[in-house]
Amino acid sequence: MSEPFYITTAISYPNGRPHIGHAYEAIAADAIARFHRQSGRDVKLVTGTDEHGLKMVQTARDAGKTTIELADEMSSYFKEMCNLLNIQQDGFRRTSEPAHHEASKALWKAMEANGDLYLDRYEGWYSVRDEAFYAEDELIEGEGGERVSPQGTPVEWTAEETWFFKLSEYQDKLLALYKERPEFIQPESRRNEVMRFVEGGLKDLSVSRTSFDWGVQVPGSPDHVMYVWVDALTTYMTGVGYPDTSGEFAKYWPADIHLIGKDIVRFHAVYWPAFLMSAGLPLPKQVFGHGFLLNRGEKMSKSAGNVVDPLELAGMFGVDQLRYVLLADVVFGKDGTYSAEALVAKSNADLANNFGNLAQRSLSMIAKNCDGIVPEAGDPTNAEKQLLVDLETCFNNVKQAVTGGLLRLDIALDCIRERLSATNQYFADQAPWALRKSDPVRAGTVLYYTAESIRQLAIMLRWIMPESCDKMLDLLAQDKNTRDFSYLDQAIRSGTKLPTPQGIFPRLELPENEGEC
RNA sequence: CGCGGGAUGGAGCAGUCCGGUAGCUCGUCAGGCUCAUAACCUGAAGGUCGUUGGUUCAAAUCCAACUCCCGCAACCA
Repeated sequence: MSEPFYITTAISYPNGRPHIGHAYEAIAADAIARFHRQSGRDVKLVTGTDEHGLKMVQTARDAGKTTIELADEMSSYFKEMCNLLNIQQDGFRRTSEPAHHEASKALWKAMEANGDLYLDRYEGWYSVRDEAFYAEDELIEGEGGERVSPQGTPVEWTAEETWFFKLSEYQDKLLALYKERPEFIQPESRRNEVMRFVEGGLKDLSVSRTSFDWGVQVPGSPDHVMYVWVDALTTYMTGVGYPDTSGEFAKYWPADIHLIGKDIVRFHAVYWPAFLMSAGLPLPKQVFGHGFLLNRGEKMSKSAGNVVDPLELAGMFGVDQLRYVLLADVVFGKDGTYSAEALVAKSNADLANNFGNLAQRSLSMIAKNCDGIVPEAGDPTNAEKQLLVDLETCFNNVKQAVTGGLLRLDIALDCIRERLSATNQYFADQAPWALRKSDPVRAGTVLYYTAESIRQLAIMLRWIMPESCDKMLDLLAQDKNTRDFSYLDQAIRSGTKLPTPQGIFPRLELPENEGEC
């Protein structure tokens, strides 16, 4: 049985349609998952929607819908996004499902059994709209001189009965965890932030609410629902069958990677491991907080009106193009910028000109001059030997970049792009169109090695651009089940009959009315 | 003294942890090729690596101070 690999995306809060940030995370997670599948591992990718909490209730009310109607609708958009972006998920979990409620209750009971939950009163300035308590010194003076929250929303002194989790008791254990397992939180900058936060002291965490009932009911306290993060995080285990700890859970848990945005690192790197320690469950191997995508350097927001619909971009420029550019053009882990212009420029340069054109120019020579049959590989010169050695080195670098703990997908893609360039260079240096007349055998050799390089590069890029690379491999008449990394060294066969070559990466153009925003 | 990120040729970015000839993509200019998706190949121009000071034989990289920009409040990965 092959080695399991379990990766999750964050569970999206669906009180709006998915935006480019959701798409970015899903694409990255999917690419990583596909990389491991191509490496022969038994991969599971879980994503989903986190549907509880007061905001969902309010949004639904404002829209004149029931909460579950809104959740159904919004959740479907996220699911649709996954389908359209070719996210090969093995579980789309919704926190409103009964199975998830069971999982959350099981985790709760385990924490309770460990003595980490207690009922107390919580008093403070509470903003209903923010769903949060504020300290005295956080409040500011409103227009009429009254106290308001830092966001300007009204607050009132509230005393609420609430369950607490003894987070304060986990400070030392968490710090020990970060120290012993530096890879637990990555990248480095996020790790430093979390460590500093925890070193500053941890207060017990309020983990239930009585002000609304849209959530998972607290076992034994019917008028309490769980704090959304308690149940949201549990989704990662719901996805592999918890509370049943045999079967899938035994196989896939603990998760290899929780891929999340940098804004929710605290919940994943502090609360989540504390909950799991309390429940006596194994901790995930890594929490990776990626950066944000900025729209032309500006943070995007619904209020600023610069939110981009990922599906619109994908529709305009192509799913694989979008996947490639987002992962190639942003240093993984850091914030990055994107724009339609950058997408078009990068896609044209790397995909249409470099990769697509390489295939087109070489395969069309095979079609025209060799009756579409892969020619004999004559004796390789140093140029061909170097080509193969460099491809091997390239794949090793790709593997290192993706699996080395830092998830530097951008570096991986840079290595591959360099090889594409080098292959174009090789092709131009050898000039098979000239050899065709002077030394046809040698011309065949050049075409053979070019085709072989394209084959390997298509395999190396398939986890990023599954559809396009499969088309490319179809053009090389490669069997569907010979497209994993283990086939990199199974060279293409001379004598293979190839179909008529077709362009795979068209040159993109910016729509004309795209100028102003 | 709230926390954090950033400042590198025209644009966008690597490189900074582990000091040692400043790198990539795009753009520009000049050539080449004609197999190819007006693509591909070669060469060139263009940078006091935010400022000042320090450590060092040597600093984009380490240390100190400073300036400017952006997040940390909201919908939100």
